[in-house]
Amino acid sequence: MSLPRVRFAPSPTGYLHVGGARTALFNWLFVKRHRGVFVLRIEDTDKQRSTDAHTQVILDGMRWLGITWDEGPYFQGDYAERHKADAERLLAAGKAYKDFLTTDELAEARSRIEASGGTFRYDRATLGLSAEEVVRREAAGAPYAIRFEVPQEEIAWDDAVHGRISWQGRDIDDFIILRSDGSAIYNLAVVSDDIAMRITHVIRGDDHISNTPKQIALYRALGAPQPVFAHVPMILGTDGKKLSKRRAAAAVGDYQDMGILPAAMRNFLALLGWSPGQEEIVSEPEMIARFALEDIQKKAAVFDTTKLEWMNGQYLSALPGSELLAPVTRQLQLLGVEWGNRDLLGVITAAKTRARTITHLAEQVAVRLDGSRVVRDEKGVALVAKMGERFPAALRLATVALQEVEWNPTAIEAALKALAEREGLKLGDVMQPIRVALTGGTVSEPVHELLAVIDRDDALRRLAATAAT
RNA sequence: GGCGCUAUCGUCUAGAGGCCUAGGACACAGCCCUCUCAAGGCUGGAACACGGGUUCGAAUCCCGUUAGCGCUACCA
Repeated sequence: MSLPRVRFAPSPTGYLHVGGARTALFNWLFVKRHRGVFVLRIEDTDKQRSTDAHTQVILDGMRWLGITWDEGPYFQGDYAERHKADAERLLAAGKAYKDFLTTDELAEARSRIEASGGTFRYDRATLGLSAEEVVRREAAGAPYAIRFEVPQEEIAWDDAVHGRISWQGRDIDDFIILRSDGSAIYNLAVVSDDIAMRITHVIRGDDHISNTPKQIALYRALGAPQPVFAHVPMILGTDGKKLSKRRAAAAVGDYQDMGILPAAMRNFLALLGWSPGQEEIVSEPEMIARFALEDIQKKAAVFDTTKLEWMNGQYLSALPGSELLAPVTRQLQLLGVEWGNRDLLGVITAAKTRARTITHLAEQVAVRLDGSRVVRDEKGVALVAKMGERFPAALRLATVALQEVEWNPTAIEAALKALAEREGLKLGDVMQPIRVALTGGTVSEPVHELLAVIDRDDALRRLAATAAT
């Protein structure tokens, strides 16, 4: 195989859909595996919906995921002349014809046939105008669309993920390739561009399977070699319906906002519809080394956010705190937290194994930096209620006991254990009040580490203040 | 309606005729560890849509049924 050229061709509709992102990822993995070329083409033919801002969102999403492209972005709208020329070439070759029926006439014929219980098919013989009528309208300068004459033959291909798929030409209506305003219809534009850009492998969503025979017919009529097609399954929401922005987080940006790491998102997406074997956490080089179109699942997959978060937690705790510095900082700024010259890195490192998302981690960090942000959760409130007077008492004792202690985890732990023994308290009755006072909840790193990560003065002041209320 | 695609635990999947009393992961339950939680370890429940073939033997091959999805636009 000569070097493959693939393309990812999103429409700029305002966001990068996770399904699109995964299609892009599969294209990317394939190209990296075979050292090919990734072409990015923005399909902005729908002028009403396309804007530069929309395009930007898609590019940002791809960059965030680390999906890089080698050529482009090209804009389909820039190739209108070529599309038109291709349509006219087909017309001249007798492989397409002029259709003078107006959209109204077409709609009327359609509703008439469907009203009588029939199935509307475009049929040149019955819908086409008489020869005289065509001549008359053409002479009058009436507008016309160009319709492709679908050959009455078998159209089949060996799909890289599905195997052989076969259609009969007679099941496909002659479809319009050029509108009466001279602009190309999707199927022509795509084929024209893919030929011009010498695309060898078309890897796209399987909602395009039914477009494929039309496109193959166009490749044949245009005398161009046919690329390899690989149709990857869709991504569904938990409700089993196509993942949509209305019902769930369907945009890559949504997950970025939730505090998902790009590497985790990439890993999760790759494993939706593809599997390298038994492992769940797969590094990028490993993915590239093992990726094959033939291993892609045929069945649609449900996007399970819970598993994504688990995976993100794995990446989070495996990542050195230093690499979390930038994203956490960004979240803290969003939360309006100040940390002055405090050891942010230390706090992040202490809190990261218990967090599943950056957002969650940042909240944990915020509480350790700023006592005023402590809000008691349900379990915290319950514990305070249950302990009654013993709660502030424990805090008072701890405040005193920690006064002269060297501020490191080992010394703090020793001091608290000694305190518990001296007072005849269970260790938990000393530790839990401190945890609740400092974080508001009953979940955190070991208490001595928690204390050490907070400044001595700050920690003692917060304990005393909580004891006093 | 027509045409096409799909069908393994709740979810993501392994499985390319015997290695399957169907394996792993998430989630769930229990236990261990522990001041708590997370992580980790161990244990448990949980699936080959249904019906026919083919074969000595089928989750794997063929046919049908059912269900879901896609397309059927001068949308992309």
